[in-house]
Amino acid sequence: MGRLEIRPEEHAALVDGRPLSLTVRELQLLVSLAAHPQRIMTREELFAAVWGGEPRDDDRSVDVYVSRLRAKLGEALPERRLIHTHNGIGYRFSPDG
Amino acid sequence: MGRLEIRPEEHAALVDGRPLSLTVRELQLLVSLAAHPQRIMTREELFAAVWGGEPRDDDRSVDVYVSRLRAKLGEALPERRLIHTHNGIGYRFSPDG
DNA sequence: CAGGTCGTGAAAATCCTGTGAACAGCAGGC
DNA sequence: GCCTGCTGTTCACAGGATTTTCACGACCTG
Repeated sequence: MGRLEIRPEEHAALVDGRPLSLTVRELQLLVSLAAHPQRIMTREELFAAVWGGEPRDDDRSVDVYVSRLRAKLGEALPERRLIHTHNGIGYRFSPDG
Repeated sequence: MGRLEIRPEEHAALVDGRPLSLTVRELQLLVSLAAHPQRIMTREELFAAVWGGEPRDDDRSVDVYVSRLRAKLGEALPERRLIHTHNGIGYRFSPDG
């Protein structure tokens, strides 16, 4: 999928062949998002996939990690916006900006 | 691969032709790491390769030996950092610093 | 504009690593 | 046998990195 490669088995995500230095949670989140391109994923789905179980009502973990992921992706791929917010619902991963 | 040569059959590792004095375990670990350059290897993989079987949950053998290996490599090759830590996962061997 | 939702820096809590040191086992030399 | 030096194993602590939580301001929607 273009310049971003994700290899969950190797615990790695590459941009143009160079590895992003993601933490475990960041990578899990990226994997979960990228597993369903163009599909809007709710916070509950993402939380279940990365953290397991259900989030507290006021849990913001997903948001915080989306923010961190965007920061690191934005550094490596400034021209694209891969993760889109869907207000009131969740997030969507779009391989092509 | 540059100035470091590893000869598993001869139980030896050389830097600029001069042998490092590694113990058996240290050499095994170096061989295991260097067998997969740039690939992140989990503690489980490394433990299985060097010690065999699975590590106890709180086993730190791999860490201790990585530390010793780094010390000896660092003495012989001060300018490079060959073994990189990947927090929460394991270690990665990178021939070029 | 009001009310809910999001983005994000930063503090707090937790988890993970680096490494010195203590200890046991082993081989060789005397 | 006894001592010595070396290796491997384990523990403990300090420091570092990550994760979690909080707070405040911006943003969006009706």
